[in-house]
Amino acid sequence: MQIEHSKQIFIDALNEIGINNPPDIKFETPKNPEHGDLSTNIAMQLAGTMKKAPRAIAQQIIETLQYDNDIIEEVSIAGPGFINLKFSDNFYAYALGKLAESGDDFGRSAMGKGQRVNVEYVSVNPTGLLHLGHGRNAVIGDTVASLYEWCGYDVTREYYFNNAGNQMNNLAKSIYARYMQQVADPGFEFPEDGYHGDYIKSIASDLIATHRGTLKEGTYQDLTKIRKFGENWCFEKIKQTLTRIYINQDVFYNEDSLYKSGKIKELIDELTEKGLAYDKDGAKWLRFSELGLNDDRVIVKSSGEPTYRLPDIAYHREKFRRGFDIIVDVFGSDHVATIPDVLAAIQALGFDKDKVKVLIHQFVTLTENGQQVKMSKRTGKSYTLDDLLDEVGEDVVRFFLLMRGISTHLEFDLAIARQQSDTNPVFYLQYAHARICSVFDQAKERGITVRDSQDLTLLKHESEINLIKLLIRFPEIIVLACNKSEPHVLADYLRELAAAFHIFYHNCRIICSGENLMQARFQLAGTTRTAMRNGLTILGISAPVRM
RNA sequence: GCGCCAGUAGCUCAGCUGGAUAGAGCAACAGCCUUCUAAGCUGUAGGCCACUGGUUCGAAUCCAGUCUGGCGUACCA
Repeated sequence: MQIEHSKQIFIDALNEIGINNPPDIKFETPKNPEHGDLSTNIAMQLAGTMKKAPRAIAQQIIETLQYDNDIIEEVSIAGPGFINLKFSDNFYAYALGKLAESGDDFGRSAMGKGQRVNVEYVSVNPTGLLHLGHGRNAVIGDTVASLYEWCGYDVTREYYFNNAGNQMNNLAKSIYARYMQQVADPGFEFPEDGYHGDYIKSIASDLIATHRGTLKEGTYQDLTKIRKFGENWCFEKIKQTLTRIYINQDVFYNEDSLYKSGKIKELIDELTEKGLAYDKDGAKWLRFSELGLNDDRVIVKSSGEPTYRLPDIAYHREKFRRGFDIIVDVFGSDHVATIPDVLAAIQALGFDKDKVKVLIHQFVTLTENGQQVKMSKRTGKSYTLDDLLDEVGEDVVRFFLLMRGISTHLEFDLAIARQQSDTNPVFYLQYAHARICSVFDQAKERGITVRDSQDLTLLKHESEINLIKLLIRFPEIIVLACNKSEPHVLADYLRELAAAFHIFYHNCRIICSGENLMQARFQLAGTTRTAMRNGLTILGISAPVRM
C-alpha cells in the first residue's frame, strides 16, 4: 500500500531531475525501525550511470520530492545513500480503515484472475499407507493450491496414480503370501521383494473375513482379485488419512486411462515421427541426448512394458491440453531424476516447459529428544502418517510440516510436537486468535455494542501502529508465499502477527478504554482476527474460538 | 565419478534476485497476573554465517574450488 504510493512520487521526482527511464525503484521495510517504514537504495543504483556520489543524488531527489506531509511524515538520507521514508500515524489509521473494508476476503488478491492452475500432489500408488514424507508432500501441495486460490487463480487439485504394473502385482503377491500363511501354511514363502509392512497382514485378515476359502489356488484369477482388493483397501486408507488433514483433491487421474484412450500409443507414434524415438536391444529409446540431456533413456522395455517416463510425459502433455496456464508438480527429492526428462520431452513436443513449476521438497526425519526415530521400510515398522496424527493431532502435524522452507531437510521433533504447551509454536498462533475471540465474547457479555469505528486516528500507541503495519502486509505476504511456493513464508508471518497482537493486547486495554478508543481498538482486533483466521485456513489449520 | 538439496546462536530454522549493527522460536538466566485468556509480556546472555580464494563502494547472499551430511544417478516409480 505504501509502496505504490511512494513509487509514483519517486518516479515524478526522477523525471523532474531528468531521469526518464529509471531502473525499477525498489522499496523495502528496513530491519531497524529507526530507519523508517520504507527504504530505497535508488540513489546508490543511479550512482554508476550518473557518476555522482550516492548521497548527493539522494539529496537531489529528496529536494525534488513532492509529498503530502499528512501521509509521509519524514524523508531522510542515511548510511551510504539510502532514502528512508516515515509514514504518519494518520496514514496508518487510514490504511486500517481500507483493510477493514475487504471484510472476510481480507488477504485475497486478483493477481491470477482468469488463469487456471493445476496442482498435483501426493500421487502415491495404492500399494501402501502414507508415511511422514508423503505427509509433507501432501500439505505443501494443498497449501500451495490454497495460496493460488487466494491470489485469484482457478485451481484444480489433482492426484495421479497407477493401479497397473509391477508394483501392484507385487502387492497382490505379498497379500496372497500373508493370506496363505494365515489360512493354510504358516511357512508359505513370502516373495523376496514383497511389501513387508504390517498393513499387508491386515489386508490379508480382511481378505480372510470376506473371501475365506475361495482363494487357495494361487491362480492368476485369484491374484487379480486380490490385487483389486488390495488396491481398494490401500486407497480407502490413503483417502481417509488425507481427509483427516483436510485434503480433498478434485481429480484422481488414473495412469491407466492414458493407455485405454490411446494417448500412450499416440505419443510413441509422434515421438517416432519426430525422429526422437528409436529401437535398440529390443527396447524403445528416447533421444534425450538431442534434447540437451546427457543420455538416451528407455521408454519401452524389451518386455513391452513402458517405463515410468512414457506415461509421465503423456500425462504432462494432457495437462497442457486440458488448458492449464500453470502446472505445479510436488515431488519428494527422490524423484528429481525424472524431472529433466519430462520437461525436455514436453518442450520437444512444442509446449512451453516454463509453465511447469516443479516443487521439490527434501526429506523429513522424525526425531525425539535429538534421537532419530527409525522409519525403516524393510522391517515394516514404519511410522505412518496416521500414527503421527493419532499421537499429536492434525493441526500440529500440518503446521510442523509447513513451517520450514521446502528445500531444507525437515526435522520433526516428536517431543515438541507432543507438548500441548507454550513450547509448541502452533498454539501460539491459535492462542492469538482465541484471545481476540474472547475479547469480543467479553464485550458481548457486558452488553457492549461493537460498531464501525468513527475515528481510527485514536490509534497512536507504538504497539497499535506496529500491528497495523503488519496487517497491511498480509495480502502481499500471500502473494509472496504463492510466487515463491513457500508456505513457511505465511507461517512465519502469522507468528509475527500473533506476536504483534499479544504485545498490543498486553499494552493496550481494549474494553473500558473509553468509547471511541475502544471502538477503534475493536476494529484493530477484528481485522487482526480476520487475518489470523484466513492465514490459518490457508495453512489448513483450525482457528479455535476458545482454548 | 556426475547431478540436486543443505551446512548461519547450545538445538531447530529464517534471511540467499548483493546493502545499514546477521534474525526468530526453543533451551538458559532475571523479572511481570486485585484489570478483556500468563498457551501471554519484558529484559539478559549467546555468532570466524563450514573452509579458501575471487568479483566491488559493499558478500551470509554472486562466482570458483575444498570439506561434511541427505537424496538421486535403472529396461524400479
